[in-house]
Amino acid sequence: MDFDQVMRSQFDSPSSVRAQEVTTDVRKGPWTAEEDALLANHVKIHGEGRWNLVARQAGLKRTGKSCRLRWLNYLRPDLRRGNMTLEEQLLILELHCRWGNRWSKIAQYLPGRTDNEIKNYWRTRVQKLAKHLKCDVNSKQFRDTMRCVWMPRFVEQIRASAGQIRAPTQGPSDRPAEDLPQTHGIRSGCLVDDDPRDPLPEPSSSVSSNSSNAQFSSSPSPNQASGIGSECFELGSGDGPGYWAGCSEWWRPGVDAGEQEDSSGCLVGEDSLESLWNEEDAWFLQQQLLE
DNA sequence: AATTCCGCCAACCGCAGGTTC
DNA sequence: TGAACCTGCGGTTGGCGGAAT
Repeated sequence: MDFDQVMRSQFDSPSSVRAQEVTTDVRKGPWTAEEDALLANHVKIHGEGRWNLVARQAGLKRTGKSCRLRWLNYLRPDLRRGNMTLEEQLLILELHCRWGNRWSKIAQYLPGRTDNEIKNYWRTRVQKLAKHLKCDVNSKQFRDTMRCVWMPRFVEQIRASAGQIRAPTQGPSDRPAEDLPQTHGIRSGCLVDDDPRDPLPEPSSSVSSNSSNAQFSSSPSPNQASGIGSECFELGSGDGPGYWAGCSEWWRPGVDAGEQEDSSGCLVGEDSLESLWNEEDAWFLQQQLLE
């Protein structure tokens, strides 16, 4: 029985609605333009969902899973293409601190970006840096470096690129939450969780709860009281040690990361995580390890 | 110019949880 | 109620292209 016969027999029978995926003659590997057109056209007419049915009805010799993945990661019209912006990179760092490897959750806060894309970004860029620093990407030291060194630099670069450079004379702990960059999912320093069934969890357990660098202070918002899940994280304000506590001494607000070439030879000034790396990070990590 | 190395990314795989019959 | 099926998620891998030798 060839593929089409299998399809027809499954489609025509009453039990076909839940027919198993056909394992014979299933195409794998890169998608062709014809396949893309078939899938896109079918979804355009019939909408998303029921991917096994989509695969059959569209005449694709692909599994439903493969169709879904292709649509979500490549064909969806609202996808964003190109390099991650500074805001997006900052947001990924922030959200990963909170949720760990929950890529789909993180992707919800980056419209147009897929979980796969974010996952790849993390693995290729962030884990590379962790390797460079000779530490585990999930270690407290690495997370603290992210929070206290790279993320402030991101904020600074975002400000600089927005033409809002103002020579800081104080540590970031003095900065109001309102001064944060406006990124997707962040409103006035608040990370809004629109899903009431899945409130923002506590930061990953790999970051010790008694860390002096405890990063996010969460407080219920009015929305939460009304049943709409929402939490705020505040940088350098609110109760407790605050986000930047213990970090300011490592912070070099006068260093303009947008202009220089660092001592490690990395060109600085590109919109990337790598551009924020310098020897200070290694020093910071060393201090963390000595604690 | 040829070969090797390496980074990036698209796509696959296995699993878990949800849904339907 | 349990089996079959579907969907979504996170981890992994293979291929491609550019850089390095």
